[in-house]
Amino acid sequence: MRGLATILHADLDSFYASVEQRDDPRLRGRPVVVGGGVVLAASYEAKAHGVRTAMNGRQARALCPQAIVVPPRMAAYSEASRRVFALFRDTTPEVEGLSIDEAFLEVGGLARIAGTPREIAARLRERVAREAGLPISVGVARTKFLAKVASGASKPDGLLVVDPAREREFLHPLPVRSLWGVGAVTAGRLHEVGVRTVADVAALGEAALVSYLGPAAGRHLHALAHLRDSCPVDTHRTRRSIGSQRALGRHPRTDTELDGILASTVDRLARRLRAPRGSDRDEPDETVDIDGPSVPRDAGGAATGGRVCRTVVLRVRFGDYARITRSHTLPVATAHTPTILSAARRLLSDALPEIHARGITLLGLSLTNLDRDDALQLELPLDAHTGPALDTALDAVRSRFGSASVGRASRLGHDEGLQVPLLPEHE
DNA sequence: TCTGGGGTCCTAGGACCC
DNA sequence: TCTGGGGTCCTAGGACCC
Repeated sequence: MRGLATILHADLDSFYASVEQRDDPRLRGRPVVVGGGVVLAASYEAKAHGVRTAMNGRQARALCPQAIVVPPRMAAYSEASRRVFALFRDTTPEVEGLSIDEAFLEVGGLARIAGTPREIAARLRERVAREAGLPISVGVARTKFLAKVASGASKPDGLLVVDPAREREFLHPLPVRSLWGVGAVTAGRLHEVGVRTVADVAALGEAALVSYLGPAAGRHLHALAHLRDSCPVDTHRTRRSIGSQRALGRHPRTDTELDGILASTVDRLARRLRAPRGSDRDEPDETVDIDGPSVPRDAGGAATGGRVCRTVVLRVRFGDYARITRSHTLPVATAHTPTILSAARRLLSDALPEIHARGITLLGLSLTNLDRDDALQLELPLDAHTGPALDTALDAVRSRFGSASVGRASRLGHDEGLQVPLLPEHE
């Protein structure tokens, strides 16, 4: 006895393309490609012609000239994702989001109220179709990895339950690429030693795998091939980094242009950093609401628990498409735009000689070493930074948080207003 | 295959400390 | 003066995923 199949992997099919077909009836039943330069998503009608995600747009049009190409609408996809995730959480509180369009759900313990995992999965698929208007595939298995492989095998618009007694016959014939963590490079390395299927990996022995692939990857693959994957569904995963990048094409850029791109990137990222968690993917919203009669409407009175970062990473791709990263770790974590910008500027100016010599085709920035901000942030419109509006809002904060002292206000981004840290009570 | 954008995790070397 | 081992942090790069 090795346990029951109680983990669902739910994965929306061709997510962006399905949202487009849902919202525009003329696209239904027809090949749809989202994204112009590069394929971000392709409907199943387009996939039938060989179009794949991440494929270059020109190649996609050659394969499927009748495809309808639509620009991405990220806001619509985020909204669709929120609706689907609400259905996930209505199914079970134990939801682990993996990306905008997929999640694991633990449904063990729901048997008496909700039925078998197969029944729960079937009902979830119906609800997502009816209430969100989107096709979704669900795999059910004893482990997360097998559930994910199962949902992939069931696509499109499918449901597949892996019987715990038949896991080996399900998994072992599959190619090594189906193992989590095996991409082009690792598959190539395995092919060199004659390993092509999961069964071949299982026959290999952990020591051999470790010698080919290193300790972490070797042990990981050995465990997966032997059906061991004990990671439980993790409801509390938090984001480790946020980033933004821009492809720049091939023509030369002036230093001033690069600095402008860097500054707008920092501004966007710092805003996301300060935004309440929950406005961003599936993390719980921890906004502390201090709205009340004592806070005037135009003071925008809500204190939000944002995040801070400590490490700033600059990403550059040169004219020959080789990539580098340069990073700097700050002495204290911050979400302060000017602090992050000056660190980013130092990194960029150190990289400029090489950029001048080799050209640049991409500029990006990541903020990592994230932590939650200890101090609550009170955000006010800029015109309320002095005078009665601010005093009223600060009074509301003091009465709400007792003796917590209110720190000095500082400006946020261009038009966002003020950030007022609430310092922990002195002991 | 002439090239998007957003992420995660692992490895390895050097600095520094005990 | 030379030497050992262990641990943490920072930086850079790479593989992989959707």
